Amino acid sequence: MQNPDLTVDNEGRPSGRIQRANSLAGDVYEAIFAQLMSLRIAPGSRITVDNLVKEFNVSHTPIREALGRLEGEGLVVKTHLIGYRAAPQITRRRFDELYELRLLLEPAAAAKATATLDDERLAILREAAGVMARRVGKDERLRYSNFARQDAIFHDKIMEFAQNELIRETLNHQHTHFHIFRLMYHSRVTEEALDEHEAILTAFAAGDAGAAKKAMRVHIENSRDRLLPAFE
Amino acid sequence: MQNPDLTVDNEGRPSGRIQRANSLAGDVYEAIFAQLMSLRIAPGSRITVDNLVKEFNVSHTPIREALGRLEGEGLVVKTHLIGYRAAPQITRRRFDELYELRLLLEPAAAAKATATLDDERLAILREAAGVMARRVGKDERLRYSNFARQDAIFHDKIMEFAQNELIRETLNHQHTHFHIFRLMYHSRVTEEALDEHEAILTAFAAGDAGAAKKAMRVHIENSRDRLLPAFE
DNA sequence: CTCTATAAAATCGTATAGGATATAGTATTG
DNA sequence: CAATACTATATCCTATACGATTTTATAGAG
Repeated sequence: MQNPDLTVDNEGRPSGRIQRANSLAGDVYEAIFAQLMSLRIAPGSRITVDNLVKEFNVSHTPIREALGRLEGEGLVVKTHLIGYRAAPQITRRRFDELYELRLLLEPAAAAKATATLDDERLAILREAAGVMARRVGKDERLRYSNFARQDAIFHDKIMEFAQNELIRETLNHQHTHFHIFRLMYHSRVTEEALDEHEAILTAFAAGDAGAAKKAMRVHIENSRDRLLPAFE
Repeated sequence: MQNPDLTVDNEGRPSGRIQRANSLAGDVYEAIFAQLMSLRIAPGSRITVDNLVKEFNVSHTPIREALGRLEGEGLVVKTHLIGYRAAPQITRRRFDELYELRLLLEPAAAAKATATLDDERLAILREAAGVMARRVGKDERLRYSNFARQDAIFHDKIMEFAQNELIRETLNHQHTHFHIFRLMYHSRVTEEALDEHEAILTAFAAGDAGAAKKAMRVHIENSRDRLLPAFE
């Protein structure tokens, strides 16, 4: 029987073994989640328990538990006696629905966040927006990856300052699906977003909630329009 | 030994094909979900796998998978080497956040739904609102139960007509937690809500999106204020 | 009596084997 | 060539043993 506590690696698999600091089921969940987010498991593709057993070198039990959790989060779907599949790619319809949701929540959050901003928080937002401006690396793929992550942080920080964890969690949850979509279509997050972020920051700095709300709305609408060609 | 509840046979064929409608894990999920929603499992209470094994007469595997799924949906929480617990009762903070979310989404949905209403749909909404008016039964508890369920249907129907499944799913998901809260505090849904529903219907019938939006906002605000005393 | 330390019990996590069932592909037969 | 039967594969479910950790109980020291 394989004991994960032992650090001896008999096969030397590159996919890596899993440390057992937390529960194994939790670690397996993280590992599958990461593979979904990095497209190592493509949307719609099958996910067999046995493959994961071999890859992670753990038993069925924690894998099933982890897959159940991912099912509950909507990231995988299960068909009885067929097995698990990664959730299908986002549809155009779903895309529109997501942006409708964002437009309802994020501008309002920007307005609400305005009142809570002090110098420290403003600096945090500037930092998040500023990091994006630094064009790190020449690799297009990598640059997008950094940019997208930072964009997500920028938006999430605003949600944090808006002081509604429920809405924040809701958007973060949706973002996982959205992230996969962006990766699939190699959709660049163009540098136009930088100016829009700047406009939001300006409104924040001025303490103008109405302007922040409007700037956020414009930003999200533009973001939607930038990504829309991916559906053609 | 086997769970006898599952074998629903379809007209004795000689071959005797017994098909299982859905997976055991799925059935276990439904069963636990129902117990959570009916408060047979109280918020915050422990959920031991072994107890479920005895109660449902199934093995660990499907139970763990079902619990994982419930964890993914946020209905149970897991602590490593401690076990599963039902999600804790909603806090005052969370309650406020939920109503903030509803106020952002549902009035807008009411406005959007207005444009899609025809006679048939209007009749459906009237029916949903009308059923509540019929004071079915004398049992206070039962009456509340029927009322609450119908109220949920009324709101959900409006979301359906607003044609944004993502937002609809989001609110439905939150509603599960909310439902538990209402049951916990025995908070009556008073008949005041009936007038407010009537106002929404009137706006719908008039095709007045603005009025529908406003009526929905007022209704949700009042709903919040009616439930607020539960936190004292 | 209180506090601490050790031991026992309960609970959870993991691993493994194996039986039952459904799907898919292949082979056989009419 | 078409229809049926069979095999292989994959999945689901069950059962059980054992390890790991927390909780509880008990005993002893201050």
